[in-house]
Order: sequence, then C-alpha cells, then structure tokens
Amino acid sequence: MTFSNMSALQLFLRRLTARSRLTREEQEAVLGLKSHAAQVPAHVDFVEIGEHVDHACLIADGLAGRFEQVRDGRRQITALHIAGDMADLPSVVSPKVGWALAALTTTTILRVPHAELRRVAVAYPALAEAFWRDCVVDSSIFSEWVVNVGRRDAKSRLAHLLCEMALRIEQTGSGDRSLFKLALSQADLADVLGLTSVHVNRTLQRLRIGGMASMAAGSVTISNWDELVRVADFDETYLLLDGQAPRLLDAA
Amino acid sequence: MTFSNMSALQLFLRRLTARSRLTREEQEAVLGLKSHAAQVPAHVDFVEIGEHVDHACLIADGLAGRFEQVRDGRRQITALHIAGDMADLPSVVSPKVGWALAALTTTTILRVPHAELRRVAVAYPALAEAFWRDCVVDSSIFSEWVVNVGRRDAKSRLAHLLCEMALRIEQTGSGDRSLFKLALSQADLADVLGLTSVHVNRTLQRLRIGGMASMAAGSVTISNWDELVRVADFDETYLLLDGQAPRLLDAA
DNA sequence: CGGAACGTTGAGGAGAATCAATTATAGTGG
DNA sequence: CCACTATAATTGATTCTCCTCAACGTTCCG
Repeated sequence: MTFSNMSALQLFLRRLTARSRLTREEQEAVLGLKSHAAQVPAHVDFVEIGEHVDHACLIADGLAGRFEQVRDGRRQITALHIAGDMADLPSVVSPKVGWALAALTTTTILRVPHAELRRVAVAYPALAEAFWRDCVVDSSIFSEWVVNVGRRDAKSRLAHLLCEMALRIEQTGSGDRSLFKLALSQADLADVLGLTSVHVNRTLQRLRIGGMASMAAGSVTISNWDELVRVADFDETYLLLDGQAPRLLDAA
Repeated sequence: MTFSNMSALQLFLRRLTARSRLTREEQEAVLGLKSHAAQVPAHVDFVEIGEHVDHACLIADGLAGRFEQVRDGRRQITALHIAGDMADLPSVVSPKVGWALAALTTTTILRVPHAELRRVAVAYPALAEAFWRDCVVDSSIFSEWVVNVGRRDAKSRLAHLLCEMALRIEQTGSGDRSLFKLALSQADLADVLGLTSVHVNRTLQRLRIGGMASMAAGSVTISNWDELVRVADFDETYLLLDGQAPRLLDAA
C-alpha cells in the first residue's frame, strides 16, 4: 500500500504515532473511528466562527485554513491543515470554537463525532494522551508563527512557512521537500503571513530569483533547501518530529 | 509545604476549575501535588531553550515570559504567564521544550515534577482532561496573538494585550481590570508585540493621551475600558472563560 | 554620588501598505 | 472552439507605519 491511497484515518494515525507510542489495539481503535466524509469546495467554510461543534474535522485531502477576523474585515489565517490533520481536535475539550475553518482548495473532510473521539479516549487513556500531545504540537506551531510574524521580515517569513510546510507534507509521505503540492493563492498566503498579496508576490519573486524556491500551479519547488533554511532562520525542533514521547501510563 | 505553595496551587486549581468540572477528590489531588518553590530574579531564565525538562513550572507570584530567539539576536516573547499559570504544562507530554522561560520581574515559581502530574493524571482521568484543556486555552491565546501581530497596527495591538491581561488577572482574583499589576518594561512589551521599544513608548503615549490606559511603576490603569476594547478590536471569547465544559467521562 | 536600567524625544530611512492598472489563467456557456 | 467572465498574478507609483540611530532625561539603588 502506498501512502497516496492510505485512508484519512491512516494518515491521522501516522501523525499520532510519529509522536506517541500506541499499541496495536489502540491503533485499531483510531482506525475504527466512525465518521462521514464531505466534499468542501474552495473558499467555503465548513466550521463557522463561534459555532458549538459536536464533531472534529479530519482533513482527508486538500488544504484547509483556520481563519480569524479583524473588525475592519481583514483576516488572518492562524493555521494551515493538510491531509491527516484533525483540524479542530481541541474542540473535543472545548466545543465552542472561536475560529472558522475553510477549505483553501477543494477539500475532502471526515467529520468525526466528538462522541466517537470521547469513546476511544475514555477506553484507551493512551489515546487521550496522544490527542493531548497532538494539540500540543499545534500549539507549538502557533507559537512559532507568533515569532514568524512578530520578528521576521517578509522574505524570511515566507521562507520559513515554505520550510515548515515542506517538512509537514514530507512527514505525511505525500510529497518531497523539494517538490510538493500546496494549492495556496497569493492572497491566502498573505493572510497566513500577515502581509498583503502584492508584497507576497514581490517576495516570491525574490525567492525565485535567488534560486531558492518557486510556487506555481499549486505546487512548491524548493531548489536550494539549505539556503532557504538559512534565509528562513528555520529550526525544525518546534514541529516535534524527533520521536515518540514516553507514555504517561508506563512512567507513572 | 509552605503557605505560599498552597496558595499557588489554589490559584492553579482556580484556573482549572474555571473551565473544567472537578470533583472534590480531584481538587484535593491538585492541591496535594508535591513541589518545591524557587525565587527567580528578573531577567533570569528558569528553563533553558532546548532543555529536556522533568518538571513543570507553576508561577506562584510575579510574571514570566516564554522566549524564542531569532538568529540575529532579536527575540520574541510568545506567551506571558501570571500567577496560577502552569507555564510549561505541555512539557508533561512533550518534555523537550523549544523555548526558554524567564522571569520578567522577581518571580516565585513552584517546580512540580512531571512524575507528580503524571501520577494524578493517571489516577484521575478528569485531571488529565483538565490539563489537556488547559493546554488548549494557551493554544487559543497563541492563535489570537498570531492575529494580533499579523493584522493589527501598534495601537490596536497594544490595546489588545492590555485587555487580555486585564481579564486574565481579574480572573485570578488578584486585580481589577481598571487597575492591576503588570511589571513589564517597555523593552519586554516590545518583544511581546513584535515592535521596538521606541515605538511602544510612543504608542503608550497615544493610549494615555486618548484617555484609555496608562502604564507606570509596574501597574496598568485602564480609564476607559469600552474605548480600549473598541480600539483593540477585542473579543474575549478566545480566553475560554465562559464556563465549564462537559466532562468526557460523563458524556462517553 | 555615580552608574545602570529604563523611559523619552528627534531626525531620517526602510519595508510594507495602498491605490490603480495591466496581464495571465481558468472556467463557462454559446 | 471562441468569446466572456471571474479569479489570480504582476507591475508601477506613492504613502505611511514603524524601524534605526542617537541623544538626553529620569529613576532607582548600591
């Protein structure tokens, strides 16, 4: 079986097991989660801001963003979710969400009822722990994004995002860091980076001319990884990809 | 165990029970956590970047910041922690931390061994859930900070931070939103907001002249809350202060 | 009293925003 | 297959926040 035809739940399990040690039985429980799939066209919300949700959304295919509004209508994308991400896992413990989730390209999602996630979390405490850890990973990414928009200029900021997405997509097995799909318009990219689309356009040109990376037709090509990392001031530690943490149960 | 230890744990418990319903026995377990206190002078790290920690740090008194470095030496504070915050609770499930924790003013911390937190989390799944939820709260704040530095100008950004800290401190019961302690230099404030200290200084003046808020001698005075909220575009939803979520155990 | 940290002010410059066109690109229906 | 349209990418000119650099004032404390 190749990664490309793995089911969405298998991708999610892969994300969990990258950081949490799970028994076969626990893994089966994840794969046995009941859910129903839905197609979401680009630019359509599948979770509304302020909604009280009773399910979490697993991205099966495509790309989704977490949107927050500012009064004057401008918006910020605070997270990008790729296949295998349970986009609103935090909603299991905090059902009223303060953000919207929208598809950035045509996206397939799996709606997994909270009741299902609760069921396996209660039956298998190690899964509750894995979910908790998964939320910590996303939190760590948020924190790095604060640094990124707070303290890096446009070129470095954009380079940093490309490095992050390269590694995250590579981790899922659905791409290589030198060439991967990222169907993100320059306007959406601007909302991720806290810039304007005009400036994103000019900054992309600088990365292209510098021989580091280019984006076209929904794909990113990274031609000089080391230089991109240097410009980005990128340190992958925050992605927490360095192995499985010890289980609470075993250690207690 | 000294009295100040007890009261710090009580503050932490208060933070937990604001969002999680806990039985008396579970509450006792929190208050019974073993720990040892330490005094940290201003500007001293008590957790080093990249460290593999075996304990979490509960802020008993004072103010701490989570610092991340950028290559050229500039830094960003990605979180502020007040009394009652377990500053690195995520480290329980992910012990290698990618940030430093430093005191911003003279601060008392309680080092709580992971073993202790694991013990109560395993014995009382509802506590594991409360810890998970607590991490989600911090995550929600990170996310809002991304919006703040990404899409708000200096005046709005600073106003937003003041609103947030006002409510968080009010929640602990150790201050009022119209007057509270926040011993933060303008340089540190700049590192929180992704600005320079010079610009923070000028922006504070604008808030003062506008009759909204002023900072002096380590205290914040908010003289026109409604106007400050308006300028900040502040919506407190993200602080998740609107009551206790249902317990997973009861619902499953 | 003297130094160190912090706060304040001014002048000039740089990065990003804004405004406004123009040019691809992709999809749609005739 | 070609107009027709909407969306996305690109470019140029101008403006404005915010940064940088440098100096000076203030507070606090040994």
